[in-house]
Amino acid sequence: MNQDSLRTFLQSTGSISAAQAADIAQTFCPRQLRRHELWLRAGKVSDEYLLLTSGYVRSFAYDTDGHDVTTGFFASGQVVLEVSSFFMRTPSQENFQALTDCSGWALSYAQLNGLFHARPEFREFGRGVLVRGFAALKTRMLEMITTPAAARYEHLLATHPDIVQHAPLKDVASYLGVTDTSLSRLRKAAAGKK
Amino acid sequence: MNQDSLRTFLQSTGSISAAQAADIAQTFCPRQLRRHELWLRAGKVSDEYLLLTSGYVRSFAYDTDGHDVTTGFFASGQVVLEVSSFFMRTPSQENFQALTDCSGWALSYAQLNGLFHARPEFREFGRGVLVRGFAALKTRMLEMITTPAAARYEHLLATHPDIVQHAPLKDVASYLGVTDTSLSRLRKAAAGKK
DNA sequence: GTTATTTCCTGCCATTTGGCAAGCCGGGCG
DNA sequence: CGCCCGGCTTGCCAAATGGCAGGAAATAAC
Repeated sequence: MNQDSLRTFLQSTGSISAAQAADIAQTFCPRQLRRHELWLRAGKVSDEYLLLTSGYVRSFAYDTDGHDVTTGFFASGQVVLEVSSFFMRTPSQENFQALTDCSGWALSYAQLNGLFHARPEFREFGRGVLVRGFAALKTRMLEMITTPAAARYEHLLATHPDIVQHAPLKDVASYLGVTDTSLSRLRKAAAGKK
Repeated sequence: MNQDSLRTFLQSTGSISAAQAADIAQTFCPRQLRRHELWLRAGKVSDEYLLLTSGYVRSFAYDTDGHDVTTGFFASGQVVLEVSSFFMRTPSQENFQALTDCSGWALSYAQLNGLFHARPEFREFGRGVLVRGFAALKTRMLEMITTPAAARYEHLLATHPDIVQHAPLKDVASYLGVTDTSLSRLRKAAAGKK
């Protein structure tokens, strides 16, 4: 398994040089997931920091009525991580599942802290991942409140068409905060006006 | 102005000793806000990391129709911060405004980085702030999707009664993702069933 | 003290969304 | 080939929510 994509990933933010990236990459372990495989089960403490290089993952939880609710999608080039469980060492409230066959590079909590301690550049990288994730979540939150469901769907389709393509409709629906029934109607309306 | 509350704050997570807290506290500057005063205006880059020791602050943005939407509330004991703008040095999309007279302790971006560099324990503290903020946002996000508006209001009332008390109804309403009209009805229904 | 202004409640009606159930369609399998 | 099953769509109706407007009450301004 070749580390090119991992190294590219590490250098993507600009805070890590090629030489450093090659070095840091040694600590990561290759990781494969098969379609439908559970990567993290709710109730467990997450101990894997995963850089996804191919495939799609979704995170989900159950609402008070027991309905499966998608909380996030992850595509290649992203870090798959339940921040709260991983960093606070608390049981995860969410499940993570592979939507397609996946591959990536993994790090344990101990390994990550080791790198953080030994390599200030990697610490910068880690902070960037956290901050960007935070920013993305805030943007999505704001969207949830300010824009109607139809616009949220249009936006998702425009920015992440691959996700809509690889995830079942019901998952996209619950991610958008509507039922699959409503999303189906929204799609119909969108197609009609086009 | 006395630094007791600041020191207590720094020690609250357990990663900073009393002596270190006293030392670190020297870098902070006292900061006052008057009711209705704007702390950060949308479009500006945030350069202030603010530990709030008294008072209430709210953050808000405008939706596509120009409506004022509350994105968050901050009470004493919390860090008032627009993560994305502060750490990524980008213009803020949100405004921050004091709901009441406030006081706290502030740090510039440069000062914060100085402390991060010089003091590993403070770095831990900072990561904790970020991670807890992230976790809180995720919880809120999940709530937005999984629980009805009435339950969200009940929950806010149960966990942060002080916020409901100090913020005008319309701000609470937009924070919950409903209109002030709807919130007014929800309150009536809640009162009736009690 | 009086006048403006803001905040909040309420009624009426339009729109959106959900729940349910039936139907359609395409893939896997005997 | 024919069957079954899961994913998606659609129609019908009920419930939740929004928009608007009027009015009461509290607050601020003069």
